[in-house]
Amino acid sequence: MDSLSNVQILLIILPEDLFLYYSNRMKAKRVVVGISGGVDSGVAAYMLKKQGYDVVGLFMRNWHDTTGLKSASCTYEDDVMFAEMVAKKLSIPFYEVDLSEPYRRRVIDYLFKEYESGRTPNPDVLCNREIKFDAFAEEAFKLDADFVATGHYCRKETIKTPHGDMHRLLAGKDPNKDQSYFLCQVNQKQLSTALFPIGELMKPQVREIAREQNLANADRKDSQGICFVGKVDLPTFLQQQLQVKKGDIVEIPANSKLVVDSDDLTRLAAPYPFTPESGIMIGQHRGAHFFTVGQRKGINIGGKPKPLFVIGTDVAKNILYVGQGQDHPLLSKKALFIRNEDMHWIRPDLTISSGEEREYKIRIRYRQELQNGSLIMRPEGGYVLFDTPQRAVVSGQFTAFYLKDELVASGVIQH
RNA sequence: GAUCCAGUAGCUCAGUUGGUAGAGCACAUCCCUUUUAAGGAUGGGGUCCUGAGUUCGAGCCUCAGCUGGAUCA
Repeated sequence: MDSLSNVQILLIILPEDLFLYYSNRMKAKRVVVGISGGVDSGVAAYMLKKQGYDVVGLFMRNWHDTTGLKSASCTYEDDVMFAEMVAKKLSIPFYEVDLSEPYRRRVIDYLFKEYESGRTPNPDVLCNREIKFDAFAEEAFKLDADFVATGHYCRKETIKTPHGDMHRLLAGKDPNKDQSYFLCQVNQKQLSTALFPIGELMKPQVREIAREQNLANADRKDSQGICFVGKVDLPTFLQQQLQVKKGDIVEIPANSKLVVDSDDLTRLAAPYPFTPESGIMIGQHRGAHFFTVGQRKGINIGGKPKPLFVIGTDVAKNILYVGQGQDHPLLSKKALFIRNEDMHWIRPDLTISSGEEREYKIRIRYRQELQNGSLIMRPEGGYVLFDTPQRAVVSGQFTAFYLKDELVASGVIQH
């Protein structure tokens, strides 16, 4: 009430530009936007500016290496250049920060460790939790930020609940671009200061706005690959730290008796107990840890009527298990398991605990269509039971649980 | 030792009544995609085991040889 009347008074007695000056000084919250050089973050910055925020652009450099990069040259120079052009166009301050040390430690090291242990990590999910909404946010707060914004296609909404204010992480309005999945590991604290200015927009609108505002990157191609690292050939990239080790490729027939014929949740979720004896040796690979379940390319064995897919890896014995055809029963699983310590509730107030279960819309990889299933909590952890079997359930990847369009929880797939 | 069958793209094979070859898989590239994957499109590839014959013309017919497999002694 008080501030409102002040504004009214100012409105009466001050010329317009002075009014703007004072109202900004008094009201405008400061937002530090992670500007990457791409359209999305550029338009995000513009939207914030338009909404009257005190906007600061901050470019983060997280990666210096080009080993294993597919597109020959490092795009860093281009990225900063575009980021700077956008900042200039929008008349916002522009800074650059180097977070490659924490990025290496908290994202890349995790990536190598996971692959080494035969799992398939999702570095971009970690990047958001550990870097953009942690290390980067800290830098932003050093610049007196009230909020940290990114160009993610997702939305945030704050509601009042019996447990206090809760921040909801909602899917981006553009169903084709929704990136809420990548934020499935952030928490309430991180959300409290987060802003997603383009979450309500469709991608074509974002481009249109960029063009209208004459942003230099309006028609720039979307970035792909691991955030900050780029499009890499994984085996090549991993060979920096992981050794090439020849091992056997074992084909498991589709009529294998390993197929689970049971309704028991534990058994449905259990990893398939592959052994060399359960199939036949059909070739050699260069390291089981370079492969991921569901993978087709790179097995390098032909002569089969249907393509071979990886259906299991055993890094201890260095054996790659493969099966023929998309319809191979062991390529899919009806259930999966998440350890208690790997369960993460974005909405703590909606947590369910041992003995409880609930239905969700679920996805186990980015851009996967939401699947129907339920989460069943038991003392040892959470079991996810899907209505229909899921292709390539990959340990190390994240399961994201949605209620309608809200991402309420996530967890690392154990198996 | 004899008989039979096979030898065609990297692999598994198809090739009609003889007219200079195809499919699946593999592989490559591109598209899609801020994870891993998947998916879509396009493409590169073949002294048709060797030699000699028949024929206007042979992957397809004849003979010999080589190599694999099976069977019989």
